[in-house]
Amino acid sequence: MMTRTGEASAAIATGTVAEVTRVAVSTVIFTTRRLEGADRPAVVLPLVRRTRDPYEGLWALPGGWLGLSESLEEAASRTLAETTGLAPSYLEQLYAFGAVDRSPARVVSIVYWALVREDETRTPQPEDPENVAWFDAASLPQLAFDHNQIVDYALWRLRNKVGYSRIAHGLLPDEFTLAELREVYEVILGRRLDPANFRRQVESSGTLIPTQSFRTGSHRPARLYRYDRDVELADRGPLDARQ
Amino acid sequence: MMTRTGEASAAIATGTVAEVTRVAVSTVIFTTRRLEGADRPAVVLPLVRRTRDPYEGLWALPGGWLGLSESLEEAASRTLAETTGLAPSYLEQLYAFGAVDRSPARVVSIVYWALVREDETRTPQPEDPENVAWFDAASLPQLAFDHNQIVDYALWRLRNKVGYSRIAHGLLPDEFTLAELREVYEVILGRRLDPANFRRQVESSGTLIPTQSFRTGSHRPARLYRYDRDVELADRGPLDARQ
DNA sequence: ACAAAAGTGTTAATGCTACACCCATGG
DNA sequence: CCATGGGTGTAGCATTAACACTTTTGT
Repeated sequence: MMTRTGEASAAIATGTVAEVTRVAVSTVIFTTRRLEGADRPAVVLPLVRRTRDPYEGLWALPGGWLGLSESLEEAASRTLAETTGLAPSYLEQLYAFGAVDRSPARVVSIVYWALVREDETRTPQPEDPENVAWFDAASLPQLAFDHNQIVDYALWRLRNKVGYSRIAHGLLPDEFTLAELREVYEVILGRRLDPANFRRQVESSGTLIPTQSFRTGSHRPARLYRYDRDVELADRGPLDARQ
Repeated sequence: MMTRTGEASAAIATGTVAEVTRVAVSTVIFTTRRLEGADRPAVVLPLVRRTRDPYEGLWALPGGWLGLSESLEEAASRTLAETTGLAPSYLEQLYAFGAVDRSPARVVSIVYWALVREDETRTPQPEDPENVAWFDAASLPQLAFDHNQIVDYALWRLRNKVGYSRIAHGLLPDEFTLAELREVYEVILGRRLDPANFRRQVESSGTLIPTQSFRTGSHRPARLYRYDRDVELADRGPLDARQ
């Protein structure tokens, strides 16, 4: 499901296999971007227009069938690369959806969510640019299947995880000011944070490395920081630290 | 995989289908129990002895193939009932495992974890009592497939969730004393908790309803409490509150 | 009376929040 | 020199942890 291949597809069409459960992998891909006319950046995600039967014409999460020789995570990375041309800075399994009536054929969808860096989302072109577009996560149209719910859950997970991990780094370039880091937090959480307290919290976490460079702008220059690359952005699940 | 049906099974044997990815559902089922000779209860889980090819003879998580007309959660409940004869007091999706080399045939396993109440684990008999046994979660033998890792992750999730939800109730009968509730927390977390502070924390959460009954024992009687049934034990994922 | 668990009170330490304040730069 | 964001200091408040203390029962 949730792919350009179509849901009620191959297995039944051939006629050899009466009914099988197929496995699909989809990915909710987040980045931040300054939309035209807005002073603050927004959380945006790419969607793919469906060109086949169920929900034809509606927008859906990028995804595809699980290949026989690729792991779930590899399948997620692959469809992510096909739609954005990028490698994710963070990739984590979200949930497996398997309700019987999700789709005309029986499909179990393993959904991942990912972060890509804003500065990387410009250059590469997707394989099929016509049917790929980026949407503001806060104001999505009606999506195919149960994808609105899935995006809501991914956003909930992102907001949750930003509170107890360094995951916000996945949306920033190598070097950044504390104000830029704080802006990412603010956009994800949907509220303003006290600059003074934010600085202390993030400094005391010990994962920030100050550089000797400064971002010079309209006012007092701000020190640039980078993250300690030896520390993982967040706990990604059972296959991560625990293995 | 992880079932009495065997992993490298049906699809290939028939010869009609060259290669398909099959979907299995397994469940890590926790309860507490006072093992003989121990003063404090332990976290235990049921395992099923494999009677077929991959890992024959080893213990594995109860599970089975996903039926065409059942949801993932229904499949988990079904295999749970087949091995324990019980309905779970709590059931949540844990993770989807899909590495290519997990099993000889290509299998994606959706794993759930569940809590059942201690007082309910005595009466019913499993369908195949010979090949079902309960093990102390703290000292498991080598299990089939990657099931040791999976149990470790489920234990991590249980410990984590006990800190911010009322999930411990899933291991207790309707009425219980604060000492009994605290003992559940202590066994899961593996450390002693201050009775005075525990009482205040749990009382201030507002989910405990004091009854007029008292548990009379060797010393001062302790008031019995029950949980507010209108409040969910914990957030179970995207299909729960969010839908 | 005494042991032991039930239950209450108190205090120190910690962390978070709000906000006053100084610093450095471009215009 | 002033507006603005960078950066520091500090006091109030809530939460937590440690532990002394009182209450109530069975023996």
